[in-house]
Amino acid sequence: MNYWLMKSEPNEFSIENLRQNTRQTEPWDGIRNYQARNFIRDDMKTGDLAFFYHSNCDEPGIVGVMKIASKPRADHTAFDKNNKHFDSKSDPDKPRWYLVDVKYQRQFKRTITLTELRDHKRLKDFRLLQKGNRLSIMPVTKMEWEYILTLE
DNA sequence: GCCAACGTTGGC
DNA sequence: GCCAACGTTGGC
Repeated sequence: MNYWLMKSEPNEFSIENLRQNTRQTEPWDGIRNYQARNFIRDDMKTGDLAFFYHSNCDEPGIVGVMKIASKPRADHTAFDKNNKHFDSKSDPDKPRWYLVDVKYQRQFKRTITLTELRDHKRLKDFRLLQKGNRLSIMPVTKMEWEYILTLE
């Protein structure tokens, strides 16, 4: 079982949106970065857990936990001309982009902010905190996962 | 809104 | 294969 961190801009899709969704499940579409794609396609397994991270907002940070709720499959939004994530180079017979379903688990009582995470020596190797990091999906080690949970 | 730090594209 | 130009991410 693997642990992940997945970023989303809350004004696009927030943890509240996921929680209020009728099935509390949503396809995590629109990933258009090869490194992130490879994590989804090659390493994500049903039952893996992921931190929900709010980016590009007033208070960037980790806001809760979700579960990977499907196997990786083709990101259909790449095939839809009217979708903002349309990519003419993704062929339904040989998809370039992938997604998984995510299911809401719980929302933290508070946001564990990016600023705060930077203060912890134990997290100095955490990928999220590395300079220039822009990955929207990244692995989290078991140690990091368990340590971050104690911060809530 | 600014801009550093990337990733991608395309000419050569 | 190199690399300049361009686009995007995302914190501040």
